[in-house]
Amino acid sequence: MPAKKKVSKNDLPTSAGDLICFTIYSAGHAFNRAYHPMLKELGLTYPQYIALTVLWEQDGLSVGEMGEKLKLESSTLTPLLKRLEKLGHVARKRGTTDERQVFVTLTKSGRDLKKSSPDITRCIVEATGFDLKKLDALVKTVASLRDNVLDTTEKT
Amino acid sequence: MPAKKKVSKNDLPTSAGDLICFTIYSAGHAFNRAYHPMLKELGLTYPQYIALTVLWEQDGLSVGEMGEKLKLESSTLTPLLKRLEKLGHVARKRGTTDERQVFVTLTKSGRDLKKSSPDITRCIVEATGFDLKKLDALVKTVASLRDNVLDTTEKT
DNA sequence: AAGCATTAAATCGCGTACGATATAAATATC
DNA sequence: GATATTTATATCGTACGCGATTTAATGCTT
Repeated sequence: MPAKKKVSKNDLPTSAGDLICFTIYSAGHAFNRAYHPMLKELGLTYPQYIALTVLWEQDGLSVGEMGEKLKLESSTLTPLLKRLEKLGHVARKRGTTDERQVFVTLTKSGRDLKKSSPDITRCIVEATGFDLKKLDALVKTVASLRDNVLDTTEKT
Repeated sequence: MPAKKKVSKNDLPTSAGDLICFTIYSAGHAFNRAYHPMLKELGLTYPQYIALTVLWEQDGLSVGEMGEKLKLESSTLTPLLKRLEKLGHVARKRGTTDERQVFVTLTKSGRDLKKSSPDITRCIVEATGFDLKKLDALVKTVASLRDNVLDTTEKT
């Protein structure tokens, strides 16, 4: 028998394709590209759209609360929200009791964009080729993976 | 019984947390952050490291071939490779038979970096909290999801 | 061989994404 | 109640990542 290397499930992955980090990384880009043409019509970028989905679910969050949900830093979120404000989709208002906080609320224009989301989601779900049940399970798995990784990365 | 909305597995997800795109998106950032401190010691960024893993597997690829493996455009890859060249980890050489192509080869310094990768991979695998078997299955699932999405996005 | 389309990288402009730092407000400590 | 510490955003510098465009080389057609 030739000296072909046997790769068992117990070996650490070495090639890029076998690394979970790379797979997630490239899958992220794939979704970005899939959303792009649809979001272009709305004049939105992919991260802007994701930020809006959070506000559609719960309006009036502070920048920090949004960052927690989106797992983004204020250095990313502040400029993004300023662009959404310039586009007229959100308003940014300093808190009154605590003037350090900035609260983000949807404008009518921002709320109206929500109407497009079911079509977009449907289109993406279809592109995945997975059924809703399988997607739902995958979301739970990847979310737990992500949260585990975030926990060990925590800056306490 | 109150009019609480029932959500079945057949409903389209609406909240950010339930969208596969967002989950993948945030998981990508989580990995980026987890790798950051280790890669910092090597003077590498996360995308640079991923590009190197491809070259460790197969050296001497063209920019286009690397882009295909990494699912990145030349507009992303060219500047990244120039930085890796400036760091002394790769060399970029125009092809002789076809002068449009640029081939990327590892230098000794670039090859040496590979020695650090098992430790890094081990550390990341541990951070996921998943065993290798589960990770392997997840990689396959996410890769197929990604490829499905890329197929429908293809620019033919 | 000349002209035209195709291809591979590179360049450009814009928008993330981060860590490090700054600013300013709130809170804790003395 | 003045000072120190912490906290919430914002700013800055660097590096992606993409689509659109450019440049230069190759291939195709006649």
